[in-house]
Amino acid sequence: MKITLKDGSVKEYAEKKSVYEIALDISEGLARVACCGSVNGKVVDLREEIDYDCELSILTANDKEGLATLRHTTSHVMAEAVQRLFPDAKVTIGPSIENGFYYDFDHAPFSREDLDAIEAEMKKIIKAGAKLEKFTMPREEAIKFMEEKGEPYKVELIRDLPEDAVISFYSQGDFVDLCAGPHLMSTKGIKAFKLISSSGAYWRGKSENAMLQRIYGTAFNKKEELEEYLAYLENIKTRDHNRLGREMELFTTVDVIGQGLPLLMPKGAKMIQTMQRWIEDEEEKRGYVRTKTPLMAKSDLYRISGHWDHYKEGMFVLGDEEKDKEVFALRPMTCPFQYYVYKASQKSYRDLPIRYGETSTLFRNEDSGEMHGLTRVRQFTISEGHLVVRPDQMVEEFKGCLALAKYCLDTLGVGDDVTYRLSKWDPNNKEKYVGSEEVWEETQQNIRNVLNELEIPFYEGEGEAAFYGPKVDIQAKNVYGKEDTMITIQWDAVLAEQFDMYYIDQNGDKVRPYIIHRTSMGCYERTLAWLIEKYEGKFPTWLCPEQVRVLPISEKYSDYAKQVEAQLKDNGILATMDNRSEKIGFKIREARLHKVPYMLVVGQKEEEDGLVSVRSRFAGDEGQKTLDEFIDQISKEIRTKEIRKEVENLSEK
RNA sequence: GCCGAUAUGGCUCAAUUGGCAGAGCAGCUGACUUGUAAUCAGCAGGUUAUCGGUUCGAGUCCGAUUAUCGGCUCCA
Repeated sequence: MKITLKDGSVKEYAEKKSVYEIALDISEGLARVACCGSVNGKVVDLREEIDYDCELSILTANDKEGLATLRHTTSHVMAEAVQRLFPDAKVTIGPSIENGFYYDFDHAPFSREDLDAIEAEMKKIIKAGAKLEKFTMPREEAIKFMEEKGEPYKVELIRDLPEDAVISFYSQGDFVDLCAGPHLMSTKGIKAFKLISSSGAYWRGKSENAMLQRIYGTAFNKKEELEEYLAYLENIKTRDHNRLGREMELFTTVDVIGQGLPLLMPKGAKMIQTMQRWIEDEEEKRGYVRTKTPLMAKSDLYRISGHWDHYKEGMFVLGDEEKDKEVFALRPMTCPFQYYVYKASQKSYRDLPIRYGETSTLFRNEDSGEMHGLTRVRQFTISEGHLVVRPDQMVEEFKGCLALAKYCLDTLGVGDDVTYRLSKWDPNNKEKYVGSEEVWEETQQNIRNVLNELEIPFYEGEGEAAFYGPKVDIQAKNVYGKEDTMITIQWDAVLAEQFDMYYIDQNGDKVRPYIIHRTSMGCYERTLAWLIEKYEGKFPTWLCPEQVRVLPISEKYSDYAKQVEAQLKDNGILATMDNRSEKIGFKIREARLHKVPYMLVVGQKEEEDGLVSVRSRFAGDEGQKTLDEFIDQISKEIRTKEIRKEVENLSEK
């Protein structure tokens, strides 16, 4: 057989060989660092035997798949260490994940001290360097084997495999684990690892199942890479919006107010106002009309929309259904309110499309453990909108919504940081959704076509749809790699029917319109959180709650400084003045720590000549200018929402 | 909702075994009148998250509640 290697060279063998043997044959050094192989593009275990012509790559920890293998083996070593130290711990599953691996155990919670002890035990196992060996047995035998070992979770996993499956195991010394592989040849291959944390996790991810204990860890090819990653984990904490946003006095929380109810402080509120004014104006330019509808409604409304049946748990219900004649609920969305604005008068086909926009405050009764900073809250405000359109306008309008979303993201400077998801229904879970299979499949295909036509790369997420229709969700990751929806554009083919909405066509017939639910920039609180992390608090000037700080050299010049401040404010620039009797160096330091983009130092020279001395975070701004020159420059920057490149490191010297 | 950790002045953190609640920064007052990252002095600030218990005595031990954090689940 002929084995074609990555570099194009060909090796011929008379009898079958394992991937590892071939690696040895090519180079002993390569075999030492091999983690797994890739045969005709498919990842295989090193022990896999090859007896046919194929293309082969030997993968090391420098390859994505090789690193995953290394981490998976590390998770096995961890499982062995845990069972050595805690013999009553039951093993379950332990895969590699994006930045490491985890393993779930049925055991009492582990403390940090436990993790340290487990780490020490793992080092012993790695030092002993047991070989990992693979063996297989038929399903029934495997079940008996795991029953005898007292591992009920493994038995359950095997029972889920087909009757005729051959079950594979890996052993390292005395430790045996059910596993499909691949794995390293020896535990000695693990050079650098660290256990990160432990927490609870449900068996098989279902909240009705038992709570297991998950230990997260990570492993790298080299010690330096591990240290770099651990340093990175420390570093990103400093841009975590939940910490930085509080430190910068953008928001705070108060225990007697309640979970998921952050208070936006003056600076945070100013930033949100800036975004809101911008979005509202932009939407009007794009043909939106504004509504302002109630924050609550009788349950009758939600019965029609379907929320009472599909989303009642998520709403704040005011009143007692048993006792009260009428029960109200705070709105979790604005859709039906705007539908009644539409229905208030009869519409012609000529009136469509109608684009309604509302800056709407919504209330969602999230479970108590879900709240997080500004990204997951119980009350929030979104740039919500609903488009009522004729079927023939649907594709164009959907594209318009995508264009608006893209404009918003690009203006905020985050257009390259998002991924697009086509959120589909789950055909195996039909009771969660309204509407027929045909309608779902058709609308999903329509959205797919639009995305393809616009050449927007996207992935598909099953079971991520709204109960009334599929959608495009624009996703962003926070500093910890957790994903959130920033913008959503939904294709609703159901609710027009529920609310009996129609327009009159050319022939005088009543026709159902289509509806698009969409956000343009999304949720203001969540977007603010995202911007804090993206810019590490050093926002583009147009978004800054304080754009210019005037710094008089001494109180002698405070009159002139006041004039400068007043003139800036007259021109719509967010300016303040630091009139304390401190040295200029001290004032500059404070302004820098507050991440103010521009500082205007004024003293005798400036007052005599009517100038300001500019200092900023950006390049090429230093030096004296007339105040008018400075106002022109910053006004332009704010008007065009320019994102200037930072030049100075703001971290404390 | 579930598992775990945490809660001391506005912020960051001390307080030995259960034995007088303390520091730095921020704030305020005064002096200094300053030229590009920290002037000096003084003052004030606390029912140790809340409620209850054990004890001669609780920031410290126990219980409940609330909030925050790390996960799980959920997320129209």
